[in-house]
Amino acid sequence: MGRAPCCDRTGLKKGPWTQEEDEKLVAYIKKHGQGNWRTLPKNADLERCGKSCRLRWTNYLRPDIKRGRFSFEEEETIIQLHSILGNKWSAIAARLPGRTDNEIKNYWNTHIRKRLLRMGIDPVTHAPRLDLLDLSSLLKPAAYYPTQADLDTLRALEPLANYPDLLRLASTLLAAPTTTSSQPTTEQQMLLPWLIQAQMAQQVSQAPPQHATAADMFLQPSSACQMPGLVHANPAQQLHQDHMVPSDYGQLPGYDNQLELDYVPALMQMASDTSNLQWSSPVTSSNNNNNCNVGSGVSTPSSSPAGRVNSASPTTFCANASNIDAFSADAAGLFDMHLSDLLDVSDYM
DNA sequence: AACGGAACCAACCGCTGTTCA
DNA sequence: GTGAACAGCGGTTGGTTCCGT
Repeated sequence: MGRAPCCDRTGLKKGPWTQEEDEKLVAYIKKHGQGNWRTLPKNADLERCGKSCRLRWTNYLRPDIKRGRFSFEEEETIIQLHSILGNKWSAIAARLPGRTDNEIKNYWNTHIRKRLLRMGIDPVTHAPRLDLLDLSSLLKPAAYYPTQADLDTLRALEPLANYPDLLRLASTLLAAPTTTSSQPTTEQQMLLPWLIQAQMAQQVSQAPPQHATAADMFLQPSSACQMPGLVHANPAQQLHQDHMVPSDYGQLPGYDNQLELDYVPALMQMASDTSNLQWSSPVTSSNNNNNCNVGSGVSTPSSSPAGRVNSASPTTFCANASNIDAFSADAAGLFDMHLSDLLDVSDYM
């Protein structure tokens, strides 16, 4: 192996193709077909290497290439296929007639990838990412000084870590762009304090000292300082200060000292009312494939080159678009998938 | 109008897998 | 069995265009 690049020979032209070169290449292939790319340049009187000719033909000159912007359906298909196949651009292109792998790859990197990131979705795993949501920047806290009420809240919310779906959804909804302005939607206003508290509870739950409760951890100043993503424990107040919440908004859920975990189904109901979300049970959320998950939902492919099967914990919520805005339509396109019905990808599994 | 940064995309690079002498 | 030739793939580059200041 380790063969020298075919364009290293002197005298071969590189860079953009001229119209004359294109015409020569097209005329030759029309007459002789796609044959030996190595001998083609010489036979077609082109000062190019065969590899360059092949790329030019397959990516640009081929008559069946569809040019122009990607349609919404094409974009959705790319996202769905990428969630299963990963960066297998040629495999994705094979299922999008008229589109080349290079074109899809470019479109992914310049459009889709950025949009997913903006939505708080990891473009590699297709899973919403809490760590991409910079809550501290939203709230601009000066420091975190937990009050006794905060600690009580944390104690009550610690079991929320058992609701990863809830956390992901809240994160996604909060990361969503609002339709007309930078002002958060009412749903976002309600979700934000919930997510903050749940996120804190999850962090505590994921890496607690052996015998420390969540609240105990926050009693340690050094621990509090080291917790990533910690924000002021009263986001409602902070939101109010930042003019993100109307002054008459009232008491936000989660800041009642008598907070109970039955807020969780209430939040699920709220989210469901907002976007027809369907929840998997918290008990089975990380493994359950029965709901809208592997085979019929978003998968989380490995970024490794081989075997893009669902190895990581999959995203386990999905949505049906109905009375939702542009973001929600996008999200629904991402999450409401029935790939097994549409595509035969078994050869890549 | 001029400039600079961002966005876009065609083309290149380097690697892997396959074929064949 | 070996290695060169080749096709194909994914990642990256760099030139061009767009857009805001």
